[in-house]
Amino acid sequence: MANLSERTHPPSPASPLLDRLNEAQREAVEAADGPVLVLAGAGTGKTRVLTVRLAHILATRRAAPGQILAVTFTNKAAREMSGRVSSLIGRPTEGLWLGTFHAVGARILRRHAELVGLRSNYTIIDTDDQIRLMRQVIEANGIDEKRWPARVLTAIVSRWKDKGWTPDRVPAEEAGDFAHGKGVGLYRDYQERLGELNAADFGDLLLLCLRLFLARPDVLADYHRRFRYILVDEYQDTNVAQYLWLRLLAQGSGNICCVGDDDQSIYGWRGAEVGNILRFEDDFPGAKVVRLERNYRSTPHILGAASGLIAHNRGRLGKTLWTEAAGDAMGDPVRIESAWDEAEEARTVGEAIEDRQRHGDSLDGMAVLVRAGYQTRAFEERLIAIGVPYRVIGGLRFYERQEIRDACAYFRLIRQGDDDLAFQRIVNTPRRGLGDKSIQTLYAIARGRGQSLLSASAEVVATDELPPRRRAALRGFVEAIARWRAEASRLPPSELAEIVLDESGYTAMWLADKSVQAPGRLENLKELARAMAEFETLEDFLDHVSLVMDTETGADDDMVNVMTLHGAKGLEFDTVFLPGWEEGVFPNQMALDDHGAAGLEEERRLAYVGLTRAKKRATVLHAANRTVHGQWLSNVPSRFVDELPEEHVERAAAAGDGFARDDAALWRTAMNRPGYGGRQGNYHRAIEARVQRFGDGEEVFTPVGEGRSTPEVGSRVFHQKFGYGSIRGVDGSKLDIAFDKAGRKKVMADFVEPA
DNA sequence: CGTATATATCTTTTT
DNA sequence: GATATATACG
Repeated sequence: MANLSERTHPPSPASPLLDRLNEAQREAVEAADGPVLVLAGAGTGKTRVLTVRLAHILATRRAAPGQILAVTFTNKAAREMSGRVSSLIGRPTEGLWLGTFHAVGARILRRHAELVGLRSNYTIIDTDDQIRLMRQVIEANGIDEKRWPARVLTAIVSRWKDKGWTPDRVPAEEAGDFAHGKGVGLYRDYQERLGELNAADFGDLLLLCLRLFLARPDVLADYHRRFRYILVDEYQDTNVAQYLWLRLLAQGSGNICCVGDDDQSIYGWRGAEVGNILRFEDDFPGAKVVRLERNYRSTPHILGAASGLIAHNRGRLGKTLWTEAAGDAMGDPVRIESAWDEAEEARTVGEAIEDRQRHGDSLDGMAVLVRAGYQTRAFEERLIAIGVPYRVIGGLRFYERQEIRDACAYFRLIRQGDDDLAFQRIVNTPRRGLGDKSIQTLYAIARGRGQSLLSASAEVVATDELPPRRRAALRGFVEAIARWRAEASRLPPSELAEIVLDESGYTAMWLADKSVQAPGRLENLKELARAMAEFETLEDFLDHVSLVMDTETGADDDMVNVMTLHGAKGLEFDTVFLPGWEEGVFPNQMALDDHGAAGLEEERRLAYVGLTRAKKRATVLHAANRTVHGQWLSNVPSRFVDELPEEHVERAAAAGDGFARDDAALWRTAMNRPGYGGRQGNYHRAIEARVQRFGDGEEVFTPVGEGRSTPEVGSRVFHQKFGYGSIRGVDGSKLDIAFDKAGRKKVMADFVEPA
């Protein structure tokens, strides 16, 4: 492997790797040793610097692949880096420690699980299982889960973990008012349960690493010797736990290079601290700071629009992006289009896409970037209607599909019998006659004996604690798991999967299901088995599924890309469509409510990220009306639209969005006045205000299900299922109705409409 | 126990 | 409008 003594030799001066770099980029690449911070504006060749730097370290024999740690934020970025490095060095990047923070953390943890109270076959649980487990903990504490929802506490605990706080480290004043201050205790119980299940959640993958490094300096020293060079992508998005993790690891060689852009920090809601980037020089004394300001991606018009927008933010490090082109090469101004509703918005985009196609543009080079997942729907419908192929990136991840989670629960339980969450998921899927009652009994027995559900089951089948029929069903299940576990040791994962899915009756369950989704689910299960063929062990596969695998739909085909703005970070397209630039949608109302001015700035950075994805053309759109949760809302154009400098934009002829521009401005003032502030509830009030404003009069705006006329005893109503009837009593939002055909029922007022 | 119907909640963004 | 959970009934 690499001869370390070569580090003392000067690197070969004329490496062809450096040829295509500008001066600043080269500086960032060549400063291999010591701490380096690269402040890289959008489109300035950030990824190039990172990949060339990595290749350069290898080419100059400073380190062997196994001595380099490269962490990214997303799997997409990791794949991208891996691909580009291997094409630079002309061979696969074997041995490199390259992956997301979480994937690398999981890998480290597998090797030392015993030192932090886990076994090396521990299970990584996802958000859904986190919430399930938290719900059980909350209920076990006699707290009403409806008043204090598990999903809320799970989110709070995740933020605590982002900050590196274990239960004993949560500051008293941060303990919060969840269940009257019981949050921290619940957090502690939750961790205890995780330990019993031999499981870790996403946050633990970092937190337990920290605990490991602090408790075992010898282990840390080992990694210090191992990692001679550390590279970090998207440094502005690291949270405190990740920052501490990096700092501990970097103490060894001191060779750490972080690349980031404070203007693209868009994960504050997930605990990211822009402060990390601002503090870099304090944390790593003598750090070299390199700024990349020359943009190679976008036309002057696009760059001008984006720069003008982001200039509205305070508290930036401040960069001035520039590009060489000018004059005729200004490109097209950013186009702004108004639409009546989301359908028209989608139609406008669809037509523009077809227009570009006629100009010979590839679909791959076009993207629709939305603020939130639900917005993709209108575009999907439209693109299907006009027959334009598209892919939705990052919508529902592969692992989040029901059938995949079920299948994986089987594998999890086979590998690791303490995984009660997996047990509960599949013990009665497909139906085996083990319903809620049986599971409750079983759960009580298991908890009483301090056992996992599976091992308790193995014993219970020999007793009369369950009625005979249930006992037999449970025995069948327990024996099957034991059988599969025996097979797991001698069969490759994909063959095991076939056996398990077949013998369990899981495949048969979907074959018998005649819903429209069933064939798709079976197809996904096949896809799962195919994917498994690439793995040697069940363990590797399950890690891959929960940490890496996402829906990679036909990367080779020429398709329009539809994705969220968050998902688009790090990508670029010739033509970018940015729909939904409306107050409340973008900037998102919840972001404003929960985080005020800081939330607004993060939204603006998101808008900046969106615009700077475009190389040649960008179109911003806003609709006057939109359905959210099946309810019509009227929206005013986003303030971001007005913040785009006039000289870089071009407004499409007014399509009649129903808004005078000063009307829009008036609206924003009204919605942002102090009395309107506050925390929760503002969102709904804002929505109500918007509904009311246009709710009367014009029929288009009449909100569905929003009874203009209050229900009165005696009035006639219509119900989707029960048909016509008359109201006999009103109790708040509940109505007592005598239906003509269905008889007397209590129904929520939302479910009926005036007849 | 399973099924069908009724209601609640969801939609911010991801590992 | 879609999906998870709650409830009633068979």
